[in-house]
Amino acid sequence: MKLTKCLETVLRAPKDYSLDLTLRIYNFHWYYLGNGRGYVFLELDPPIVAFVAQKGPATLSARIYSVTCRDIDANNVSQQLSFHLGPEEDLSEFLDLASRDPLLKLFAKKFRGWRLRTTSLWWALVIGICQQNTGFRQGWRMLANIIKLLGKRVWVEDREVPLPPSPLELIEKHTLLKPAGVGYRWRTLFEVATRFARRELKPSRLYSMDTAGAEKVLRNIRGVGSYTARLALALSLRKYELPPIDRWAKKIFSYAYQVDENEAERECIRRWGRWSALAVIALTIALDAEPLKRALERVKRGELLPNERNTLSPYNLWMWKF
DNA sequence: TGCCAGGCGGGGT
DNA sequence: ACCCCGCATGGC
Repeated sequence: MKLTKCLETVLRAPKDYSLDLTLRIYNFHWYYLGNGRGYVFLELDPPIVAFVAQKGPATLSARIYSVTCRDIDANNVSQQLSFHLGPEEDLSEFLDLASRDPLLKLFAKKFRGWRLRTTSLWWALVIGICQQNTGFRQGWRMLANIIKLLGKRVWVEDREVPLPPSPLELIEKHTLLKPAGVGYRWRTLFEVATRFARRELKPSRLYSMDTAGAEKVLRNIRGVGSYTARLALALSLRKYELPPIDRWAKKIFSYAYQVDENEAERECIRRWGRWSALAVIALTIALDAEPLKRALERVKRGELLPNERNTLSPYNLWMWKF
């Protein structure tokens, strides 16, 4: 499917904002092109895709592509793109806390320009489900497989960009979930897709709720627990008040903050407040999402910045050919 | 080969 | 409010 250019727009950003870091972290090579350039999808069905590039220290340029330009609302699309890229999010309080934190003090310095790149609630839930009871490598392989096996490819200028399946597409092609290696998670993915297809899950409605209320709504879905719900709320709506604590984060917080494991979540919230989930995500970046034992050893050695070597990690996932 | 992992739900106590 | 188990898959 070939997309046509509908719109060019410019986004303002703080002068230390880094589109390069924002696009690079936790991304596949077909979306991050290097040198502060890349693609962001705004809609899946029908597809709307943005090509973005850093123009100057405070300026991002964007081109919006779609099948037909008739339904494109310039204001709407610009706002949506800006929300995804986060230039309007003021992280000074988070960075201030991070600079005095035993785990994230180095991260705070090096990743000052980074913003969490959000995605749709739908895709954020898929990402969360694919992290359940598995390691970083296997989880992201599942996501790559889902995109390649169940999604579709669109042409943007001279490049073919693979897109994740929409909920309807996932339902249509659900027999390919097993070949994608998601195991028993296929049932949860199917269930989530069904809720979206029936329009029972409205991102705008969740956005207007507080984090605990939104978490409760998502947990009504069988297979979506506290971790997945909170991660999805952070990755799609920038709701950070409640941290997605898994065994990994629990152990690392409990070690670094010197608290009992069942106090780890409370301590995280006590220290990070409304930035709790962002802190957890930043921690996975800082420690390269290494398996628990090795992550703990890195904390002990004070190796609190991502590895520049080509290991599979949030920082250089984009270099990986799955 | 046979564990076991960035979760979850269902079953027990 | 706990504890414990099974679950698909792939890595070691």
